[in-house]
This record gives sequence, C-alpha cells and structure tokens, in this order.
Amino acid sequence: MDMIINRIAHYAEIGIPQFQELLSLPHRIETREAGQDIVNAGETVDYVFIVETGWAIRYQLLDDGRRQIVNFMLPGDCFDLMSLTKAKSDHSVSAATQVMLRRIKSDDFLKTIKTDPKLATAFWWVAIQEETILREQIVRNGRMSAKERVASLILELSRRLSISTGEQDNSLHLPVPRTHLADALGLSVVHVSRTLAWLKREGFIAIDPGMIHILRRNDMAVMAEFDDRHLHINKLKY
Amino acid sequence: MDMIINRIAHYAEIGIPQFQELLSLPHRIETREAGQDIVNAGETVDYVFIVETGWAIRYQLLDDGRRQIVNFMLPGDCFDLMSLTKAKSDHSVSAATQVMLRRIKSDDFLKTIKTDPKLATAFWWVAIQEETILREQIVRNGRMSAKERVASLILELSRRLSISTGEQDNSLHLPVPRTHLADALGLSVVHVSRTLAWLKREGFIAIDPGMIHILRRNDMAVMAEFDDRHLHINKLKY
DNA sequence: CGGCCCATTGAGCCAGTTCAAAAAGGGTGG
DNA sequence: CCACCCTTTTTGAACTGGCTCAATGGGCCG
Repeated sequence: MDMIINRIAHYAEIGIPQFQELLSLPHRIETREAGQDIVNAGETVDYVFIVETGWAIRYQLLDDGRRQIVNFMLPGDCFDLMSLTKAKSDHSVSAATQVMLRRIKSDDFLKTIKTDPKLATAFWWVAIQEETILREQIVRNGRMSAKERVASLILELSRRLSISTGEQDNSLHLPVPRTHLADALGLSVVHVSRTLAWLKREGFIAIDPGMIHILRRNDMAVMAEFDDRHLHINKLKY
Repeated sequence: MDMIINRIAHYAEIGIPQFQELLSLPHRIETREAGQDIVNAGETVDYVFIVETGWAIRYQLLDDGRRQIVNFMLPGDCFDLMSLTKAKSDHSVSAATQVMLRRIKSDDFLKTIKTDPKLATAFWWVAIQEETILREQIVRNGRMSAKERVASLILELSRRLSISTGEQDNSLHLPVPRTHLADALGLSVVHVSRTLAWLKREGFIAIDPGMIHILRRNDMAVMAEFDDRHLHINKLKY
C-alpha cells in the first residue's frame, strides 16, 4: 500500500489519513506466481487490484501467438479502475514476476471514492497517468526506432519505479526476461538484445543479470526524446 | 450533439431528458479549419470539447518531424475528459478536416456530471472506450503487419462512425489524406498506398476518391483479427 | 490550360526479422 | 563443490517487409 500512497502523494496534496479508509476496506491479499493469469480477456471484473509487490503485464494475444504487452503494471499501480462500470475486460492481465495484489471489491472502492472528493480527484489523476502512459506507448511503437524504443522504455520504467518507491535510483531492477521487453516494444528478442548491447557500447547503460544501470540518463533521454514531465506533472489543484 | 447521444445511448439506457441539462449548459460552438490547432501540448485545458462535425486528431511530434497520430476524434467524441483535473495536455489536438466543436467549461461540465449519477456513469463509460481504442492502437502498431494495420483501422473507423451516426454503412467516407493514416499506423504514405492497393486487389475494399467501400467486412475482420465487440460491449448496468 | 497537391508506382536499400548455434546463468542433486 | 539440465541471452548470417528516393499520374481550382 505504501507504493500507491507515494505515487499519489507525489502529485496530490493528500494526507495519509485520507487513505485510512481505503486501507481499512475489506480486501484480500492475493499472490500469483510469474506467468499466472490475473484477469482474462472477456471476463467481467468485480474487483480493483492494487499491485503491492512484483510486476504484472496487460497484454493481448493474436491468433498465431504474437503477443503485445500493452503496459507494465508496477508496485503502486492499480487496475482496472476503468471497469468500475462492470465492463468486460478486453485484454488479459497476468503476473510477470511473483506478484502480491490487494484485491478490493469494486463496489466498496467506488463507495469510498465517492465519499471523499480528494480521493476521487486523486484516482481520476491516476487514470490520467495511465492514459498518458498508453499514449506514450503508441508513439514509441508507432514512430520510434528500436534504439529509441528500448531507451525510452527503460527510462519510463525507471522513472515510474522511482516515483512509487520515493527514491531516485539509476539501477533499474528488471525482473522480466527480454521477451517481455520485446513484446512490449513490438520488436524481436534478438533485436532487443542487440539494441541493449548497443546502448551499453555507447555508454548509456551497464548491464548486470536482472539489472540495468543507467549511466548517462540525460543523454539517453535526449537520444530517445524521453520527456518525463508528464509523469510528475504539477501538483493537483482542488 | 446528436452524435454523442447516439453513441452513449448505444451502450447506456439513458434518456434524452438526461442530456437536456448538458445541452443547455453555456457553451460555444467553435469552427476550425483543417490543420488548425485546437489544443497545444503543454497547455492547460479548461474546457471539454465535443466534436459535432468533422474529424480531429490527437498527435505528438518528434524533434525531426516524425509524427504519431495517437487517435482520431470523430463526431460524437469528446476530449479531454481526462483533464477535468486541470492537467497540462501532453499531446496536441488539431483539426484534420474542418471541424465544429462544442466547447463547455470543465467546471460546468463537471458540476452537471456530478448531479446525475447516470450521466456520470455514461461518461465514465466514454472514458473506458477511449482507453480501449488506445490499447487497440498499441496492439496494431506493435505487433501487426501493414496489411492488418490498415484493414483494422478502416474497420475501426467504420464501426465508430456507424455507432455515432446510428446507421451501419459499408461506405466509409475518409476525409483525411493518406499521410494521416500513415502517421496513425506508423507506416510510410507509400506503403499505406501499396497496402490499400493490395486490399483492393484481394477484393476486401473498393476505393473512390475520399471514400473506401468495404466489400467483405467479415473476411477482412478475420484477416486483421479485428474484434469490434469492445466497441459495443453490453449495455450499462446501474 | 497550367499549377499544385495528393496518390500511385517503380527500384534499390536498410532496419529489424528469422533461423541457428553458442554462451551464460541458475537451480538441483550427488 | 561439481556435473547436469534447462532457460535465457547473446552472437552470427541470411532474408524481407517496409522505407526512401524518384518519377508518373489524377483531381481540382484559378
């Protein structure tokens, strides 16, 4: 729960007390192992999930096995805010690593949100960010070269993690295999690997197993046209 | 205003009376010529816009002039619902054709939404669809071939237009130049042209200036793995 | 009729793919 | 601590979908 508090507090002037009610809602903590499904496309979802630890992915499969990862869900992210209207999910969600999830009944969640306008605004904010990340992903996959794509995804993940942990860190713990990066970026694993090698050769990053160290964040951001302003826009106004 | 009523009524059991208040809100009708900006990236937006006629595009430019169109905004679409929190826009919106827009002050809009839970649900629904369209776009640009991309975009646009006009039509009036399709699909104009020629050769479509006729909708949907269920999911429950 | 913009077609090229093999981890059991 | 197996990552080599550059063809407007 810390993570999401960090995240929201990063933007909104919202106190811990505001979260007490949310924290105290009836909930269940679920654990899923890497690869297990959390939500299947076509299912109706009655819960809001908050990622406590681990990474999850939202993805869609095509008939012949191609997979597109739509986005990564990191600690502090929640889903599906959008399905508070009891819509069927159109994409699947599964655990990318071992994941701990807080599961809250949509109805309870909605009721709480409605009682506190600050909470409502905060979660509206969360939804905006989610959309922004999706749009960024479209630009990446649509118009960027492999080098730019890999670099900007690394920067995005690093930035998002640092916001929810509350500490800036140039060492990005990457708990997912390269195939996940490839399927997020619309590239082949082979080329992701080559591109990472190139980033390393250029001195942008250093690579350790399960780890990427960002050595020249600014240069890399320029190279990939990565602008993280949208990830920590001005504080909320009420 | 008809368009958005059609659209929402297509999903939600919501009566015309519910829209009266929305309709009667103080607003301005603005007209923009093709190519003119509506919202600039970095701007704070205080208005909700509803497209009355014409097409608009949301896009982002990269330094060297590459452009990614994030999505098309058709009659009945509204934006930016998300910036009801007074966020800075992270992408630009401009008119793709001559456009008529209904401009409503965010505060007024928000106030009305809040008074009527049915309206609130309806617009939450609109936001879900918007996100769904974005996700679909990610899958398209990330993992689909040029043929699949072009076909599925044509099907999506056709579907969305038919929902807001209320009539199914196999003739898609395409008022934008090929460059727009290219920039939406992450392809070059040249290749969009070739791909359209291929679709025509295969008998999926017929082409007239400014017009695309869908001849074999089902086959085309299978070919492009286009599933429009998400665009007219079950009716809303309250 | 001429000019301009957009769309199409042709030809060669290149970024990223596929196929294949080798190398590097990372358990697990002896 | 080593030997084995399995998975992931890296590297090599050849291929190709889509790109770029360039020329041609249509439509529309003045």
